[in-house]
Amino acid sequence: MSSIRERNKELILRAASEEFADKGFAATKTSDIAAKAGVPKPNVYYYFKSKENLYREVLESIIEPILQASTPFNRDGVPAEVLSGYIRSKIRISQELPFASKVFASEIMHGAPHLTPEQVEQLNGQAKHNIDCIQGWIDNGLIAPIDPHHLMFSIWAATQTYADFDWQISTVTGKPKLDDADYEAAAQTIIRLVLKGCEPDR
Amino acid sequence: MSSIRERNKELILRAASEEFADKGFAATKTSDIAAKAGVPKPNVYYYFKSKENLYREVLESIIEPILQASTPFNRDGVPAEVLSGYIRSKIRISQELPFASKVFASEIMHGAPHLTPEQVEQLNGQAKHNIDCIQGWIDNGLIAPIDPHHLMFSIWAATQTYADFDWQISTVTGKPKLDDADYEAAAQTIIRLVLKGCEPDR
DNA sequence: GTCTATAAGCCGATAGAC
DNA sequence: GTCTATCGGCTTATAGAC
Repeated sequence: MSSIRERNKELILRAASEEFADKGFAATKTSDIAAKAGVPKPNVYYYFKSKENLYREVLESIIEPILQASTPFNRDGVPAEVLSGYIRSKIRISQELPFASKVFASEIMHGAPHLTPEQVEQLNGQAKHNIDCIQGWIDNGLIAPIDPHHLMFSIWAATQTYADFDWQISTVTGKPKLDDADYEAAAQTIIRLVLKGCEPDR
Repeated sequence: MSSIRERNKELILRAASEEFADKGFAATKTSDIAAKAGVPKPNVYYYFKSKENLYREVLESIIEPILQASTPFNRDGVPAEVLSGYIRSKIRISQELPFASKVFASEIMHGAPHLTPEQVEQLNGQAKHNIDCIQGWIDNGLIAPIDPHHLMFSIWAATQTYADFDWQISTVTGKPKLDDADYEAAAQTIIRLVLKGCEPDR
């Protein structure tokens, strides 16, 4: 019944994520969000109360997928499979949720001023779990004694860069937009670097 | 003689790079820059004419070091040495120029709206040169046939992440600030991933 | 060259008619 | 629930005294 409400909220959220991704929180005007969503500006406030609130909802929409991507991580998994699966999930997020990914990156870059302590704790806990898992593999001699923190940082950076720095990637490759094959090549390259780097030395 | 002028410009520039890195262009107030630099706000305008101008000068200060980092790249170099040297240079930039690095990253993330076409051309030309160089190594069988574009993107992302996402790195490692040994470990981890990844398959 | 005091304009937010 | 019309605050930028 309230399909108009749901539809309008959805339109505004989508427009907001694009605008926030494109310009950043401070530089984004609610009037532009309203224009892009095709609704009058006061409706944005009617549905979301404030610009900051709307921003937080965009942020929230990306946290669940990010946490979800870590599910393959557990000590009993096969390292090569866990790492490959994780890298593919992260690349998929960059491909399928490019705007929210960028908003999240920008938020992190500026010290996460809008994340709740609970969200920070959740993300941080997840990261620590993944790193512990990698350390476990090292202790069991399943992979080379590579620094697990720096390995995680490299994986995050290499996968997120396809959303965060899409302008640079378009400029260098000459392609306005990457296609499925490009994302597949990206995933394979990162997987190769990580798996070869984790192979125990002979 | 004009040492006061030079000194004030330097103080303002340093304060500006920290503020812009911390908050982004739009969210940064010139009054905060002035306060951090210890000068009255009109002096900021006296020396730099406008907020945007000041921002552009911060941006400009990082472009030279970034271009400089690519000098090791040439077809006749030994791949392992060129790549190691490049990764170390990029990590050093993140360590020594963290604020300007972050400002640059933010600028790229939002589509480089403040870079001049000449700057874009310079950076892009440099990138293409590096990628051609890697392709040459592949053609000569010196390294494995890894996708050179994606390899560059991974190297950029993995090295820049130490400046761009320092908050995340501090949060996960539990260290407010990384020390020399941490940056060394980061460089070694990335070098290992890249060199092992580039080794021809047996 | 330096700084106080102020102008000018933009944007988030809302009152109130429909 | 929707939208027009407007307010109020905040920030860039400068006029003008020193």
